[in-house]
Parts: sequence; C-alpha cells; structure tokens
Amino acid sequence: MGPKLPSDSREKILQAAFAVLSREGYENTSIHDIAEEAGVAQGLVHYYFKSKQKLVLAVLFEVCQKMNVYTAEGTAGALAAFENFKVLLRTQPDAHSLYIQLMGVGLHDKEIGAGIRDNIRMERGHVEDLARQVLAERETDPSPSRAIASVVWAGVIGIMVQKSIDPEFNADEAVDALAAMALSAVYPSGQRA
Amino acid sequence: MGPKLPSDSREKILQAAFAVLSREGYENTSIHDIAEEAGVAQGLVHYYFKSKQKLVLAVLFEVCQKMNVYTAEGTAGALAAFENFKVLLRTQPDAHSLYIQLMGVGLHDKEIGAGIRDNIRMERGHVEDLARQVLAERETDPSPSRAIASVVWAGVIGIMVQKSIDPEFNADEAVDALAAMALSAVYPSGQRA
DNA sequence: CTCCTGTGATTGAATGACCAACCAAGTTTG
DNA sequence: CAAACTTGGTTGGTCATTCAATCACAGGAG
Repeated sequence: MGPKLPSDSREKILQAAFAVLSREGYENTSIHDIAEEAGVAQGLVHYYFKSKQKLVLAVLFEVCQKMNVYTAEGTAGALAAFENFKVLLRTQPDAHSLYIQLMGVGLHDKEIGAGIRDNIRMERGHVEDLARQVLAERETDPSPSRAIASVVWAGVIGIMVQKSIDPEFNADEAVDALAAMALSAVYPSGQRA
Repeated sequence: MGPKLPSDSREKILQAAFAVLSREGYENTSIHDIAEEAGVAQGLVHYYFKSKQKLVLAVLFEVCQKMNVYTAEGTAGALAAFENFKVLLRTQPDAHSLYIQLMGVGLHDKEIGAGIRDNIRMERGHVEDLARQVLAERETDPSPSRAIASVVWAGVIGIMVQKSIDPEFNADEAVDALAAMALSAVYPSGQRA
C-alpha cells in the first residue's frame, strides 16, 4: 500500500467541486453535493477549505490553468495559440462553462471578482506580448498592440460564451475569422483618421 | 390621487427586480428583497409572476431591450452601431452586468438559457445583415458575413465582460479597434483602401 | 514487543438562518 | 356584488457553517 498523502482528500474534494459546479451550476451546488461526489463527509470540506467561497476560488484557479494556449512566440506562436484555442473549445467545454459562470458570480463577489480580473489582465497581457512580437517582426509601429489585445481577448471570451450557450454556433469558423482579422489588423493598413 | 392602473404594481415589481438583481447579484436576491424594493407585499410578486424564474425571464427581456444599438443601415449604420455601443457601455453598466450574470445562469436554467440564446442569435443576425449590406456596397463576395458577425458579436460580449469586471479597461479604445478590424476585414484579403 | 498518548484527519449530527411557493383572508374597483 | 388586486403569515425545504466525538497512526516509554 502506497503512503496515504494528507492532501489526497483535499484533491478529491477539489476535483469533485469542479465536476459538480460545472455539471449543476453555481447556485444549484451545495457543499453537501460536493462532499457526496468526493465520497467524504460534509465537515471535511470545511476542514480543508474554510468556506464555500475559498473552495470556489481554488476551483477557479484550477479552471484557469486548464485554459492555457500559449506554446510559442511571434507570429507562429499567435497562429498556434488560435489553433490551441480551437482544440480547447472541443475538449474543455466544462471548464469554459464554469469560467463563464464564475465571471457572473465575480461581479458581486469581491474575491472571485479579483481572481477573474487578474486572470483576464494576465491573458490580455500575453496576447499583447504576442501582438508586439508580430509587429516587431514586421518592423511596424508597436503602439496598437494594446488595443489589438483587448479586441482579441474580447473575441476569445465572446466565442467561448456563444459556443457554451448555443450548441449550433460554429466556433471554428469564428476563431479562424478572429485570427485573420487580428493578424491583418497588425499591418499598418488599418490606421484610423 | 391619480388613477391606479392595474399594471402599475407589475411594472414597479419589474423595475425593482432589475434594480435589486443588478445591484446585489442573482444568488443574493430573494423575492422578499424585490418586494421590499418595490414597496409591495411578498405575495404580490407571485401573483404577477408565477415563479422567480418567470420574473427573471421578464427582467431579461427588459434588459435586452435596453441594449439595442441599430439605428441605420449599411456602412453608416455599422459605424453608428459601434458609436451607440460605446454610449451604452457608459450609460447602462447595470444592464450589462445583469446580462453577463444571466448568461451564467442560463447555462444551467433551460428557460433563461433559451432566452439568452435567442437574443444572441438575433443580435448576431442583425450584425450579419449589416455586414452583408456593407459588402454589397463594396460589390464584394457576401459569404464571409456570417463569420464576421460571429467575431463582431463575440467582441461585443467580450468588451462588455472586460468593462464590467475591470474598471480600468479602456472600452472606447477596444470598440474603436473592433470597428476598424471589422470594417477592414470586410474587404477581400489583399485589397487595401 | 506492547502499551500509551498526542495529533491530524474524518465523521455526521445540530444550529440558525434563509428562501420560494402557497394560501386564506382582506381591500379596492368597475 | 364580483372580479381583480393586495396582504402577510405559514410551510416545507435547503443551505453554510460549527462542533463534539471518533479514527488512524506515529513514535516514545516501559
């Protein structure tokens, strides 16, 4: 028999919380349900996570880690990230569904809101870095990279939402169009008056 | 004393529900709170709206009406819509906040989900019509209009989300960039004005 | 080798609060 | 008067959190 790590139950609870939250939805999920899914007693959930809020915060952190798409740099990295996103849309619908829900919760829960906000800022920052690298490769003005990142990340969120809510939504087509628009906008031709 | 319209209380409840839901959040809002805000008895809420779900559905319909941005057609209509959206971001933060929350709720509530889904499809359809008009004005292939609409509406949702969650988000810059990308993408790739 | 004991892990029941929905009785209005 | 409207209390249930009690086990004492 392998050694019984003290964090074994903690991990089971975390996975169960993710499963129940994404399956049943935030407002339909009780600590009791999570404990049942994890196969432990209700009290143990509060032993490892002081409150429901802290547990959901830990789950949010877990979800964010499942959504990483950055595997390379420069133009190739940008193209790869869009491809990775298309794969994630197929393989991680639960994580996306839960993320969308926690966005809503975060609007009125200080801690969860801070978690979501930090995640969005970080992701937008990654996109901005990629945009700057692409612009540098083309030896053009790097100043629009922030605006581009705002739009690209908005598109990512919006595609996630439409895909989650509408099963008929053509996500691949949308991602391809977003990629084309983003990479053509990086050219200096898109200047505004 | 003015004449007491029978629909007066119903309207008061609807407005109160919008106010409390957007201020406190969905899972922190009870029928009791809404009745108190409206200045009526608890039972009256169930008299006019059979259930909490039906009430929220009516509020969702109300919210969607506050988010209309289409005032003209063709390229001018598209530009006007983006400008109207920028105004809405400043004037209707409550409606946007509530809409985002109901997106999350709709993922696990059949009726609210159907309401959100129909709204998204309709909005995307409006954008697609505008895109087709713009492409027609330019006498180019209208086939990419669906993909463009998917990306533009994704951008709209994503900008709403980022603006609601992050007070420091520069929404005007993002909308301008989205407009520029959308209107330049309408050109067939390779041609530049 | 056995017993003892302290500590963290785990249990399940109790607490106190809250809520959606229902209802029976009152009020207004046409 | 009858129908629509309004009231506020009741009901049956759920929930997060707390807590006292039990368990597993490691390691020191005898």
